[in-house]
Amino acid sequence: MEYGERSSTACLPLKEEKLQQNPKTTKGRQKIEIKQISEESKRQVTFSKRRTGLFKKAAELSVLCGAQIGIITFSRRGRIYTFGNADTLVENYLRRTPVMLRSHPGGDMANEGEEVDGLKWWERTVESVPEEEMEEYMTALNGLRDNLWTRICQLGGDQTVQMNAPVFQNQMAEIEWKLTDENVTVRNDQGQAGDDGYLDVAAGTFLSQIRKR
Amino acid sequence: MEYGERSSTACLPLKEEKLQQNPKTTKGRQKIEIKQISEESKRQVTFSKRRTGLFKKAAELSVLCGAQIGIITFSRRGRIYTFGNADTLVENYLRRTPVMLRSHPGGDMANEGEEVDGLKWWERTVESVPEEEMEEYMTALNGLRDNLWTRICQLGGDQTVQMNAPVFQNQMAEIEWKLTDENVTVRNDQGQAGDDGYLDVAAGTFLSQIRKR
DNA sequence: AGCTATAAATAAAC
DNA sequence: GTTTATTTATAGCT
Repeated sequence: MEYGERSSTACLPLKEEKLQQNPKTTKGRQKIEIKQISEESKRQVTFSKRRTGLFKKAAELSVLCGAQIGIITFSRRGRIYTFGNADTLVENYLRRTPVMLRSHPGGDMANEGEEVDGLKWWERTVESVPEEEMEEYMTALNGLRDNLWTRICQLGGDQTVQMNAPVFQNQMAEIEWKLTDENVTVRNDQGQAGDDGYLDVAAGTFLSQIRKR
Repeated sequence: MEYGERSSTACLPLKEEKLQQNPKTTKGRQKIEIKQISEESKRQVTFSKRRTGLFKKAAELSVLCGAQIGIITFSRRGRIYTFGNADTLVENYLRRTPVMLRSHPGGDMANEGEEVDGLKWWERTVESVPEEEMEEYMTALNGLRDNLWTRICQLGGDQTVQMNAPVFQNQMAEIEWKLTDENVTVRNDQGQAGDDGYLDVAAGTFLSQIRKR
């Protein structure tokens, strides 16, 4: 407990009437069942508190064990809070997420892509890519995604707000934590449809949402 | 405390000699400073325990607040443990990670890419891509990354091992948790170089590691 | 991988 | 946002 060390109140009988009236001012932490909190305001409070706690635990784990950690949370409102090193997320994304957006139906493609062997470049199977060219292929992917990112920002006017710095910022820097000032971020997503369907924010549909703005 | 409700030991004088000999069998949880744990074995134990705790907290937060959460941890050994919904990671990756691998130096490119206006396709600025073509562009990115993923698996023989199921698997499913059986995974990375430089596993170099195998 | 005593997180109330 | 009482996480041992 870094802040406000539990002060001994034994010798400070201030607010005596309160203590007399109600010896226990609160019932203290109550045990709760782990199931969806139905009440909106209560749920928001819990989300805020526990997200803070989760990020703090992550920061501690990172510092204690020299591990890189990335966390993303989507609130039901579609707001995104992230913690940690983007590289971690990227690495995992590339290695562990084979399908990102839904595959194109195959029909209504525009006439953009130049074709090689009757296939557009993105349709070429990896077997056709020699191992020696993989790194270039990666670079290409990077460049394309980079351009996309810039374009997305242009179209969507992405609003990113820095949250309070991570709890152990100094120590995290010591273990070569990257993006120090961006370790904890929140993005306000105002393009949300009327319903609270946070699932619509998932990868498959975010582009169309941006384009609606 | 789900397991082993703190049993009242007052009326069960078993192990009496132990209690007489040492009323307190352990010193209980000790306060530790949040800094890198130098001792290897101790650090591993802490990583395991706290990672478990972190994932449990994440599962609780997810269930309580209906939030989607993704966590990735890289141990110093380069082992990756993930928790949660891959979509969450992907979405964030696309929106919030402008630079993935380092930009190519611009010199030693192979003669692969077809050029348009003197630029290879991945060098074209997004301004040249009409908004109407963005979705196709996205599809292209997807296809390329998908091919890369397949190729990476071919080259690296990716070994993925399921860890124990998430703590609140049932409830998480109720809030449309995806990839139910993959919510918690660990990937063994055996291609690690001699030193314990976990940072080498970061995005910028993972491809070369794979190619070494 | 278990156990215990203590530190830390947090549900309610303010 | 703060405080309090209680639950929960976990450091040190085995």
